[in-house]
Amino acid sequence: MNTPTFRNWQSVQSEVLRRIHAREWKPGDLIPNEAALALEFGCARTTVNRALQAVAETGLLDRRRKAGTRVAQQPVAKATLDIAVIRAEIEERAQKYGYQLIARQMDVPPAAISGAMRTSATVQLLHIRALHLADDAPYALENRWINTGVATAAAKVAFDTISANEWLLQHVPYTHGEIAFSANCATKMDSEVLNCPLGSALFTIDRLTWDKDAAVTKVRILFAPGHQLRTGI
Amino acid sequence: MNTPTFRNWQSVQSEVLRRIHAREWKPGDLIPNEAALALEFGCARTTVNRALQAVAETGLLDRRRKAGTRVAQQPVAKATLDIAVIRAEIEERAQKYGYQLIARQMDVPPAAISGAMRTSATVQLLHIRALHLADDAPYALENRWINTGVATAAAKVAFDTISANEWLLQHVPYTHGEIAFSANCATKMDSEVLNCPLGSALFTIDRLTWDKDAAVTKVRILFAPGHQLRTGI
DNA sequence: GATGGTTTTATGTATGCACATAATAATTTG
DNA sequence: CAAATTATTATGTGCATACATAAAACCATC
Repeated sequence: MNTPTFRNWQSVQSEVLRRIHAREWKPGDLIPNEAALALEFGCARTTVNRALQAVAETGLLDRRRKAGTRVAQQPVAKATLDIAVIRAEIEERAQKYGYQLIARQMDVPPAAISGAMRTSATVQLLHIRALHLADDAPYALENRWINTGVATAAAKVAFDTISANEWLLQHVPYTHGEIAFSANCATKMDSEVLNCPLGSALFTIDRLTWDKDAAVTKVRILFAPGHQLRTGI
Repeated sequence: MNTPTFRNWQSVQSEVLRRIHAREWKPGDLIPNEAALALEFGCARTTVNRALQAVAETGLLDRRRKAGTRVAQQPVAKATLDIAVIRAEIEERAQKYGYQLIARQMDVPPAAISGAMRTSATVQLLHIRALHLADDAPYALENRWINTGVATAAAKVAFDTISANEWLLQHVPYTHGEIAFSANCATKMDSEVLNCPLGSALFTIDRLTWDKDAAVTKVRILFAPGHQLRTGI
C-alpha cells in the first residue's frame, strides 16, 4: 500500500472531504487525531490542523479539544451568499443599470421601524424610496430609513444620481448587521412601481445595519417577480 | 507613542477591522504589507497573515501577491446561511415537529427536472411530496425527485415516518450542490396543503444535489406564508 | 517605443518547535 | 463511595525560518 504524500493543506482538505463524502468516515465517527493524520499524510501537524479547521468551518466536522474531531451528525449546509451592491449585481450580468429616485424626505417612521432601530419614536429619519432597473426594466424597489443622527453626511446627499444602497456602503462605516430573506405579496404601490401584477410574489431582503450600538439604516428591498438568489453548497 | 502588542491573530484581526470601520484605512486604500504590520503589532508575520486572510475571507480586504492588500471598494456582504434539516430547524425553536407523506411514486419527471438533473428524459425518478408541520401547523411543503440510479437504497424506503429531507442527508453522500432562494405564488394545490390563501407569497428554496457528475436529488421546498430566513452579517 | 525576458517584492504556505487551553481520565482524599 | 485534585491528551495557536508563486517593475533589445 502506497501512501501518497499531501504537500499542502488544500490537498489534505480535499482528501478529508473525499473520505467524508465516500462515507469512509461516517457521520458521528471520531476521526484519527491530527498527529496520526500528519503521519499518514506525510506532512506536518500544522498542515493537517489548517485543513481540518477549514473543513470544520463548513460545518462538516465538529472539533473539541481533548475530545477529538468527529464527523458532524447532521451536516448543516452552510450557504454563503454574496450580497453585493445592486448596481454591481446587475452590471455583473452585463446588463444596463438604471436608477430612479422616487421619494426622499425626513419622516417620523412607523413604530415598527423606530422600534427595530431603537431610535426615539418621535425623531425623524431620512426616508428614501428608489427603483433600480436592469436593461430599463424594473429590477428592485428599495425602501430605506437612514438614521441621520449616525450617518450625518447622508442628510446632505440628494440620492438622485447615486443610490443610498451604494452611497452608504462607500461612506458610512458599520460594525455588524442583520439580514432576513422572505417572500411578500406586491401591494398596489409595489406593483405599480415594479410594473407587475398586484399580489405577485416578491423576493424580499430586509437589512438592518449597526455601527456599534447605533442603528445606521434599515432597508427593505423588493425584487421584481422571478428574482432568484443563488449559490453553491 | 506606545505600541500595544497583539498576542494573537484574533486581536490583530479586530484591530484591522477597527481601522477599516473607523475609516483609518479607506475603501481602495493599500494597507501596509504584512512585514510592516508584524513589526508594528509586535508579532510574527505568520500571525498577521492569518488575521488578514480571515478578514479577506469576509470580503473586506482584497489581497493579491506582489500587489499587496487593499480595502475592498465595495465590500460584498457575505451572509452565511445555515440550511439545517427541517426537523432540526423546528425543534431548535422548541416547537413540535410533525411530518406527513402526501405522495410517493416512480414517475417520469417533467423535462425541466430531467434536464436540470441531466437524466434521460424517459427514465423514472422517485417522486415524493410531503408536508412538514410545526406545532401541528403546516410549515413547509417538500416536492422532491430522487435519482434512484444513484441513491439506490432510497427505492426501498417508504418515507412515511422519516422525511426524504432527513433520510437522504444521513444516508446518501454528495459532493456539491446548488441552492436558490426565490418567492412564488401559492398554486391551488399548494394553498390547500399549506392551508393558506390562494396566491400567497411563499418563500422558496430550490436545491439540486450532486455526487460527482450525477444528480442525486432535486427538491423544491415551499414555506408557509410569513417564513423568514435570517442571519447576521 | 513596443516587446520580451529578468528582477524584485508581497503574499502563500510548509515545517518544527513550544506552549496554551479545554476537557476528559485517573487519582487522591475526606 | 463521592468529591476534589491532578495528570493526560487533542486541539489551538504563536514564532522563526525557508521556500513557492504571482505579478508588478525594471531593463535590455530590436
